[in-house]
Amino acid sequence: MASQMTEMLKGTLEGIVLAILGDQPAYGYEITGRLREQGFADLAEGTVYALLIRIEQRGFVDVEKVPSEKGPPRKVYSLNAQGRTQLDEFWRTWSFLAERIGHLKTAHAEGEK
Amino acid sequence: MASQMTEMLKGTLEGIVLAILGDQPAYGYEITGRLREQGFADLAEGTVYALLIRIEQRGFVDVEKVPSEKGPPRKVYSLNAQGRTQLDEFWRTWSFLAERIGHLKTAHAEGEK
DNA sequence: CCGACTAACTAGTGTTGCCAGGTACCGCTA
DNA sequence: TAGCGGTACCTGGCAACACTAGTTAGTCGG
Repeated sequence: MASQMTEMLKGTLEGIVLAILGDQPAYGYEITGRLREQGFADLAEGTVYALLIRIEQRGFVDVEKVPSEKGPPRKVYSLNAQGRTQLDEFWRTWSFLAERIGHLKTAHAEGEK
Repeated sequence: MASQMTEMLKGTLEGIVLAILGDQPAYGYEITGRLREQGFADLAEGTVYALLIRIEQRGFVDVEKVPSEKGPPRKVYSLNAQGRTQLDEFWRTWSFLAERIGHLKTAHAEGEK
C-alpha cells in the first residue's frame, strides 16, 4: 500500500533537501539520517542519493569529496547561487500551495462547528 | 521544463479534491473550474477526471448521474464514509509535512537575519 | 451548418520516490 | 584471519501521478 506520504514527498523532498543544504553543506548519508530522525522514518536511502545526483546534474549544488575517518569518502554537497534561486522558487510554490490548502482546512473546520 | 507545482501536486491534489467534495458534492468540470479560479490556473482538465475515476474505484466517493441544462449529463461525486476516513488521513499527513517544512522555513528566515 | 460552451474520457509521456539489491572502507572481536 | 556491524555511495526496475494532446457528445446562437 503506497503511503500518502510517499506521494506527497514527490516534489517537496527536493525542496526539503535544498533547504537543508541552504543551512549548511552536508553529505548523503548524513542527510538521510537527519531526515529519518526528524520523522521521515521510512525515507529510503536510495531516494536521497538519486535526488542528490539529480540536483547536482541540474547545477544547484557544488560537490566536494572529503575523506571520512570511518568508511568511504563523503560527497559533501553545498548550495550554490543557482540552487539558492531554485530554493526561493520552492518556497514561493510551497507558500502558495500551503495557503490554498490552509483555506480548505479552515473551511473544513467551519463545517464541523 | 516541469513546473515545481506539477510535482508538488502529486499526492496533494487528491486531498484537495477530497476536501472540496467533503464540503459539498460536485462534478468534474465544476471542480476543474473552481480550482482554476482559485489560483491553479494551469491545472489540466484531464488530470481531474483521471483523479475522480481513481478515487471512485478506491471507493472514496459515490457517483450520481445528473442531467445538465446545457451539455452532457454531469457525474456528481459525493464523499462517503470511506472517503472521509481518507480525507482525515490526508489532513494528518499534510499537517505533519507542513509542520516539518515550516521548521525548515523558519530556520531559513533565521539565517537571513 | 458551424462555432462556442459545457461535460466527460483516453493513450502515451516524463518525473519522482520506493524496492532490493550491490560495492567498498574501516574497526572490532572471536 | 574471517566475520560482522557501521559508514558511505550507487543502480535497475517498478508504481503512482500529473501533463499533453487529443476525442466524443450535448446544447444553443448566429
